[in-house]
Amino acid sequence: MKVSIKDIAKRAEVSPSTVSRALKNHPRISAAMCDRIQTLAHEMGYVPSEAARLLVGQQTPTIGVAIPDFSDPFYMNMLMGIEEVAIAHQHELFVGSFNQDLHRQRKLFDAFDQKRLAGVVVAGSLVDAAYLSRAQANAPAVLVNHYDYPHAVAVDQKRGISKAVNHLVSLGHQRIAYVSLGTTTDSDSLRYAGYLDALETANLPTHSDWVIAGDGGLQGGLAAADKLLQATAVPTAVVCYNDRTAIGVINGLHQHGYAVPTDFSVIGFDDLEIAGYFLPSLTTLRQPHIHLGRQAAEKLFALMHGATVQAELLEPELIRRNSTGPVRATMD
Amino acid sequence: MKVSIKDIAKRAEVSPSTVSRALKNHPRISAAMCDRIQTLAHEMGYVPSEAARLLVGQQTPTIGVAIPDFSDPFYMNMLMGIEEVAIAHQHELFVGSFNQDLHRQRKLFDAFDQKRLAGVVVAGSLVDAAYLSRAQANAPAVLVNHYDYPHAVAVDQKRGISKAVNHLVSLGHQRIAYVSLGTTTDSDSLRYAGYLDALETANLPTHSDWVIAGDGGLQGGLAAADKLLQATAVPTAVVCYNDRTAIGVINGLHQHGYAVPTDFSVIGFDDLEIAGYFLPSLTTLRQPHIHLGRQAAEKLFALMHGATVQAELLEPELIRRNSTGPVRATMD
DNA sequence: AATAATTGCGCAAACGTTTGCACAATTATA
DNA sequence: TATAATTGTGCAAACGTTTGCGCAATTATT
Repeated sequence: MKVSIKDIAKRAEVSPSTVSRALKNHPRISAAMCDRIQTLAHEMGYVPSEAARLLVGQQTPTIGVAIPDFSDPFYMNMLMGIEEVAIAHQHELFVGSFNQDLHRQRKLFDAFDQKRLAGVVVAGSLVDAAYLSRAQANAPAVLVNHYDYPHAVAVDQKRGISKAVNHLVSLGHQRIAYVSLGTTTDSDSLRYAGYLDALETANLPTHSDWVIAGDGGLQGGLAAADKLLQATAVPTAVVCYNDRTAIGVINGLHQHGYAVPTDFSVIGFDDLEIAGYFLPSLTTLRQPHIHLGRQAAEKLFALMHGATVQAELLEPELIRRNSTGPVRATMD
Repeated sequence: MKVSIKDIAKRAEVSPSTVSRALKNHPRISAAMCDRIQTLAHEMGYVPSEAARLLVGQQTPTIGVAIPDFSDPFYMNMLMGIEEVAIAHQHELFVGSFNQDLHRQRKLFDAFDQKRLAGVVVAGSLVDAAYLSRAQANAPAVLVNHYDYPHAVAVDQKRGISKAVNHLVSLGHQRIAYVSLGTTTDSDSLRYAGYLDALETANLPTHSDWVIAGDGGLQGGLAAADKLLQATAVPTAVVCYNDRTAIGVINGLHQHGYAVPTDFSVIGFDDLEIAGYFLPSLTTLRQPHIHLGRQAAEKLFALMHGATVQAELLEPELIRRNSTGPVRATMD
């Protein structure tokens, strides 16, 4: 069995309270005693029980993070940002994914709750906010890229996609498609709204063949390319829900013998690291992933310390690379 | 404050023990009582305290996972495999990264220990196994892609790289370079050994200019391409520590006006999802990521249930795609 | 109708830690 | 030299659960 403070107390012939205090250099314990206890504790391989500490009213030095999916690099980058500031605050991360499944998400929130975590950050726009605020009634929470919550940090996704469309318009494109996330979430709705808005502002036509459901991943992008090429009027440019979708689309077009940006312009969203290394490199909207994570974590710690924070909306930046270019003369 | 079992007991005018039992449908509690307590508990928003449970000798339904880095998709895929079986066993994941820093890793192991986790899986070849086994004396641990440990699941990395070299040899390549991880870990040593072995078996020359330090990521691959092109005798093929490095290399070569596989053959390791979607698609050695994670987790749960397990060595499979081809006629 | 088994519930201890309070011994102040 | 302040340590309660044991009331067995 694990060695406890009592075991040390017995060996040292002092009371448990003295041991407890000596271990944390309590001012009322003599330096000699502190030394003696600490080396003894180390010898005996003592490891404090976080559970016992938690029970007497302390906080777990742990914050929970809920992400939709381990396979999306965007969230991983965000995680790195969160982890960075968590470590700076001497906290650990408890990470769980819920795979766009609200049931799983609730389970996760329950786990957070049972563990009495110090705080929680939830990523993604699919979140059962009601459940969250009920469960985490006394642990603060910060949401990333979700809007219906008091504490959030998000990028302006609608504006981002509008920028993408405007960029394509400025290159002369008139038939512009959108490949969506495929599941109905705020993120997708907002981006789609940005697409429609910009099109309307530019007085450009929409077409039901031009909005295709992807799946947020490479496979979905690939499949979307097939459908795009079967449209009654084939578009010349496509803006994608995210970079991974864009890469899938480019690959799909390539399989049909088309080149980007010669034959089609394709634009992504996220600016994943791979976006700069893909061939062609991806024009995209940069989400400041790591910054987003850092901001969320900073806000969370502020909340945990009783401060009040306000939501923050960041503007994504258009990164021009080689997947977009002027519209080709004509399409037969 | 959080509502406790005692609060429920008071409201229901029964003893805490009855509440505790009623909540888990103890056979000696009447069905009526169970119902009454359970609905009451739900109304009052009761959430059991894991800490208290842990204290009375139960296990945390949580396993710890230590990974080198959130930015490497390989580990993320592995995580998904682990998570899959963890959920099946009603356990949650506590994930931490240590960024190839042994000090951070120890901190992480300490955290695992303080939380009295049920078990631990550690990914990557850089692990302080001594520290781990001391700390986790009574919690079982499984290692992924590490060899000096009783319980491990790994792919044969040396054999994998040898396969890569053999493939290139069969295509007629004679000057074959290796881009390493850059930091000295078992994984890198093994892959490098596989490279040397295969070269020797094939009676091919080595050259100090042909082994270049990368960083395991895209940036390192890009930089490596520059150095490769400056070699006294420029190689015709390059085998890379992993897929991300390979993508970086291809991109670097591209920036210098060279095409793959026309001018150079490049081969990766991992078979990340992106490997099939990159242009050109990557020839690589498949590590069965998800399977690896699943296996590790299965072994861990077996250990937790007192079974004995043995280490497992999987053979990576060569996936031929479009980043390798026959050696070009001549290099000027 | 007496005994045995079963059913339903409460008591109290235990898990490992922290912390307010008390108390003795030492040292500083008047 | 008496009193006050300081220093070093121990007692015991508390945190929220679980669980072995005991006991009464009910039901089943002869």
